[in-house]
Amino acid sequence: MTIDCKNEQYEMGGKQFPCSTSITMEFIGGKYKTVILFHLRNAALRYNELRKFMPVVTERTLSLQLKQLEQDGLLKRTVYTTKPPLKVEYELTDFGKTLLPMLMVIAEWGRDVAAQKASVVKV
Amino acid sequence: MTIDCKNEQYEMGGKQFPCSTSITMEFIGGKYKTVILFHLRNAALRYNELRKFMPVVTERTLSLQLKQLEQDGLLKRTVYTTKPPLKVEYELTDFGKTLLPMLMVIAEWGRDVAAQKASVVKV
DNA sequence: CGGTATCCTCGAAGATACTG
DNA sequence: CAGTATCTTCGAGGATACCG
Repeated sequence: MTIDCKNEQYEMGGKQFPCSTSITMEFIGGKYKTVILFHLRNAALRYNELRKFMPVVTERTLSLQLKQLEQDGLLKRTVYTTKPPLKVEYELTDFGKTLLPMLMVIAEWGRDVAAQKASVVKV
Repeated sequence: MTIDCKNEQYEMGGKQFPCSTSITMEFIGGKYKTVILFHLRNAALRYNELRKFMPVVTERTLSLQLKQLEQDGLLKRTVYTTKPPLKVEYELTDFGKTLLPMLMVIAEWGRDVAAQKASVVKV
């Protein structure tokens, strides 16, 4: 049961992490979180604009993932009108922007793999 | 239902991906996959050596994640003895090694965040 | 427009025990 | 030593409908 631990263990918010990489994954590990963050890389976007970028994701799921990203301090939600039609924009916070170099590397690796193993369906 | 798609959509293995980042996450998105890959960054390791690095993970889960990583071509499993005690080593394949630069960035971001938000439990 | 509410499915991960 | 077998739990994500 008790096993020697040869390296760091972290604790954050009551959870245990066996490696600093798992800390990172706690933030970006949601199925579509990297997609959202990546599309916000150089512009604020509205809810429906994000939807158009990821049509396979349901409204509910997108909504939940946005909420988590907001709670984690990675993005900021701003409401621009108080009466319908609402305009809500999402954008990266300064903390969220620290993810950008990593997101670029993640996107590039995926592109390379896609070039060999996947097919581009729409452009 | 049909929404215009403003960017690439990928298909791989019968699944749809809305972004190249989600292709990457398909490979490394498992809860402990990055941890395994990171610890294999410069050395082959045996099953129990990997366990010691990640004591919070159950045997079953470790076993499953290793199997998936092997199926995805990211790591290679080698059995060195045919009779007990068995010696089995896991190491990165050439394809798996293409992940290393990204893993380093992921680990570094996690370390930076941990320095601010987490506490190191054991060393 | 930008979401919630409700209900449901399904797979990831855990607990525990056992094996070649 | 390096797993597998079973059973269970838990939560992410999906489907659909509705709301301010």
